[in-house]
Amino acid sequence: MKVSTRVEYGLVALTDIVIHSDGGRSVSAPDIAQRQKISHKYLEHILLLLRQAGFITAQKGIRGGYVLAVSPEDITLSDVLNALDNNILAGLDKDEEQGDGLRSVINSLFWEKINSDLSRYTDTLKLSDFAEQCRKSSSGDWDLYVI
Amino acid sequence: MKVSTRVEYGLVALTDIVIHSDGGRSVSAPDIAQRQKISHKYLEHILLLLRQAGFITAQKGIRGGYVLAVSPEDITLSDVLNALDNNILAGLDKDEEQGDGLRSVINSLFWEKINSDLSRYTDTLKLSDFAEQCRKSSSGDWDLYVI
DNA sequence: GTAGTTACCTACTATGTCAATAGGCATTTA
DNA sequence: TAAATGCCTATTGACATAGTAGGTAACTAC
Repeated sequence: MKVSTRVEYGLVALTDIVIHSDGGRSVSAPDIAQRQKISHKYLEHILLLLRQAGFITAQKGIRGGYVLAVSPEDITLSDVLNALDNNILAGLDKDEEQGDGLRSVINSLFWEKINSDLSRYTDTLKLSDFAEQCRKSSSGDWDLYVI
Repeated sequence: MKVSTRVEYGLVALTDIVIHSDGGRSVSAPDIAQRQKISHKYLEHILLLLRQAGFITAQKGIRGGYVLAVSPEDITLSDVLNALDNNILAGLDKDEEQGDGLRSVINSLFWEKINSDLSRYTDTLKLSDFAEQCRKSSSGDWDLYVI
């Protein structure tokens, strides 16, 4: 019941790419790592997963880096969680032969509302929301980077 | 982002105690373990935590077992989660010196609604709700045990 | 064409938690 | 007194997380 740094870093990396890829420029992993104070090598793993999930495309070479493959409005928090988190929403899987049924009843009641609430939230929140929020929170600071 | 069996078993055990302690009789760990198909030894650990949290009191000896220490209406799901889960609602702890602030902004946005929604739910749901739901779901079956 | 930069991939490790298992001690009651 | 039960500590295997390390492939500026 906690969010891994993998998810956090992935979200941060995607948002960083959105914010700093003005004009279609690709954003390099070293740059992201330095800006966000994330281990470069670890970040590479996460970017690999994000690329395999189809969120970003990569370009090798001296001016290479990452660019969004789809619009920020089309990437939901659910998408990112599914791509980076192994056991997200791991509700009850097999409710066969569980004593007198107490366990399955409790699991149902427990997950019933949490699942629907959480899903509605993560399905609604988009990468564009994160980017917008970040722009608002620190107005103008990123103009230094976006030349 | 999943619920451990510790929490699940703990919730099941508490509910089992509520349902089977009719007339103030104590419910033994072996009985719970057998009914709910939980490892007896593992269940002991969980019952220990529940006792230390003040939810139940124990009685040793040949007719010993566990009894609720407080009313089922006074034990919320949040209470149980806090007692049995190590990292429940492990939001952002230290947001000092996080690059250009992107991480803290994203963390805030991420947890903002999840925390409030989840807390409202887990604070509201009570042990009595679980017990009632279990009684409803299997009407009369437990009369076999509650003599 | 070459050098430097970057992404790509695989392997490895350290740490921590989970989910049990095991065994012995303490206590209470039939 | 014996059986049943709770109490407590230690140990273990499996697994995920959070990295670290090193080499290979591709691209581009010069």
